[in-house]
Amino acid sequence: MSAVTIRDVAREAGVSVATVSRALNDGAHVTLGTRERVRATAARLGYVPHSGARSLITRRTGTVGVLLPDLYGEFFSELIRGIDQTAQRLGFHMLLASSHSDAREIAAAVGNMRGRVDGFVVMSPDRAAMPALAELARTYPAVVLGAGLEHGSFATIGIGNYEGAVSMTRHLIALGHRDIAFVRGPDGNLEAADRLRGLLDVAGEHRDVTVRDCRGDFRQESGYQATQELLRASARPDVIFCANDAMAIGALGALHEAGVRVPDDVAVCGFDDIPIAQYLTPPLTTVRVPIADLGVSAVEWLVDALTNGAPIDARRAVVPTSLVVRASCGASRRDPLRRTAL
Amino acid sequence: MSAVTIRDVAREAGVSVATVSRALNDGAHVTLGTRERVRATAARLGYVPHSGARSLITRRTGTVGVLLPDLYGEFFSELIRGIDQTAQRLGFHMLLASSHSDAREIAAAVGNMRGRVDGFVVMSPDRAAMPALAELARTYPAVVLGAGLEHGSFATIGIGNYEGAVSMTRHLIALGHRDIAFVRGPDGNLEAADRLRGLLDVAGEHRDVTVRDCRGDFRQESGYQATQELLRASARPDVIFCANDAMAIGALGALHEAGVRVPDDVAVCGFDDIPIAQYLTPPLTTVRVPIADLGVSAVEWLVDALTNGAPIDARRAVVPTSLVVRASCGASRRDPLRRTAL
DNA sequence: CGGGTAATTGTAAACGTTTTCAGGACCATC
DNA sequence: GATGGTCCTGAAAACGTTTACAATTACCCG
Repeated sequence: MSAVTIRDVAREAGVSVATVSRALNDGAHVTLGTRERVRATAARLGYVPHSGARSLITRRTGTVGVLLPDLYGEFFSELIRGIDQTAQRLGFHMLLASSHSDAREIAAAVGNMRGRVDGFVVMSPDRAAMPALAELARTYPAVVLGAGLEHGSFATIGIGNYEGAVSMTRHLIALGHRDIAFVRGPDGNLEAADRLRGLLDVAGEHRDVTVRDCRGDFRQESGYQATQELLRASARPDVIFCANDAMAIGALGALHEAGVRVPDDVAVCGFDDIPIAQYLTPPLTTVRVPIADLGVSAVEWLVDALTNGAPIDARRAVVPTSLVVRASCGASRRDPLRRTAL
Repeated sequence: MSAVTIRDVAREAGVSVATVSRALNDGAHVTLGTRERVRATAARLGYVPHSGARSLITRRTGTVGVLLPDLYGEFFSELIRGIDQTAQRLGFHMLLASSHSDAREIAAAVGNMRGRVDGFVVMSPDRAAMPALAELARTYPAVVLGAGLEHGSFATIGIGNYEGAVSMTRHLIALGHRDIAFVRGPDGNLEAADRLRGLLDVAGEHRDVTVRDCRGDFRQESGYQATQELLRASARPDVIFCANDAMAIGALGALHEAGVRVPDDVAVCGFDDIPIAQYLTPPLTTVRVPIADLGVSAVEWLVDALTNGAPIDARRAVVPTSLVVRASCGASRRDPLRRTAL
């Protein structure tokens, strides 16, 4: 492969390896002439430094490790897009691995990547993974995405799940919906738990509002099945509030299949505002989460800590969410602005 | 960080570094007793080999490089899922980078990854990138996904684009559609070109079938806009055939917004069969592409070449596509099976 | 009981960089 | 013209592994 080493360049350019290294890296303490000459020969020979050898001595890899729970759906492609884009912009590589839900898997993945990365971006919303994350953050700069903020000891960028669910619920109630079916996320998922909590808190303020709680796992299929079960029940809910958009898509599919009109017969809403949400039939009312931005900030923080030695442990942020009203809850028809709940 | 080196383990276990290395790697030429002792101390100290140092001498990195054109939508999350899963299963890491459309960017990305990966999986359906891919394959084991097969000199796994488009078109014509609007993919995209070719070849067999050609770039937004333009035209097409599902979603959105019924007024179909296609309203008739399998096979080939030295240059495969008939073209209503075209 | 063989272990070189340290050239200043 | 300083360059050590080779040990068989 890349058989051409720094030695070859040095010989060819008539200088020492030290000079080549300097000319190629910072360029300091090297005459402009020799620098150009070295760079020219390096380019001509197609020289590329061996990153292993370099990281051996510099103790840096120029790579960020990314650990994700799984890779289904548009949410994660958005997230990865933000991460990848920022990593490239800042001159870092991205080592990606997924399917790490529990603590054991996280630890194993971190072990595998040890020495190959300078730091980590981890999304692991499962409660059980928290100890492993704390352990990880003890030995590596790490940014954790979407973890409950209270589980401190590592840098986190959270999502305004609670607030988003609160405004969505207020919106639903203002529209006149009283019987709310909530399709949950996976057990132990902190994001989903916060969303449910927001819903319950607002619902609790209203005597006539009832909440049904349905199983779900964030995948389309589970939204589809939960909806089918709801349709088999004696009374139809007013609205099906899915803990994420993917399940809302499944719900819409099941309703369409059953000939139930949305939003006339049943309203549907989601959470995340993935890109396709606006193109659905009907366009999905949901809570906007700036997914790609999440990845962007995470990498920016990490690289900042890596290159400037900025302390990272205590950093904390919450990206705000916002209600996006489209047609799937009947909003356009009833004009919620005039009827805002107390 | 990982300050514990092989030397520490050696000292602690009372053996030489060579013995530690042997005990930890193959385990050959080491007494069972010492092997266990070494492994125990290594585990106790939390020793993890420095991958850079190792790859320096073994000339292997245990990592596959993945280059993708961009990361939008569900297609790529499916693809990455297949790649990631297989890489992990075979004990390889995955270095991912995207947004590499033209030849220059491909070359730059390959340069960046040089020395960090053992081989490449590349998806780069742009015609202009072919020379760069050929150059890449000269120096690295590489599997190219979805390239036109005729651009040989590297291993390729293609998609049965032409055949898929042919059966879709036959299906559409059998359903009675005559005025077909095709929403193209990006200029120079070989996949999209093959799909269009399949459509045109079949349409050419029928005197009364006309094809309109609309701009598109594989993104939802472009399907949405192309459809809006079509609706402004004097005559409505019978069917809007989108070169991928993402654009079909955009088309469905535009039609819903305009109050045009699908499939009653206009039929819509796509290509890829991304997971959400079946949940759309109406469920999307499309051509199934085993996206994740594509990634699985690519990594399997690559790792096979890497570990067994299996020659890879000439390997060639085409994953078959298949028509998936759902409701968006009115199939269920008119029963295509009775009216199959000549 | 001695010699040979096989198996286990240790020593040291090598991989390709970066970087410290020292040497040398050149210039300016006195 | 000597001296001091600055700037450029080179020699060599170091990073943490793997592995060829040498050395030691244990064992078996004659």
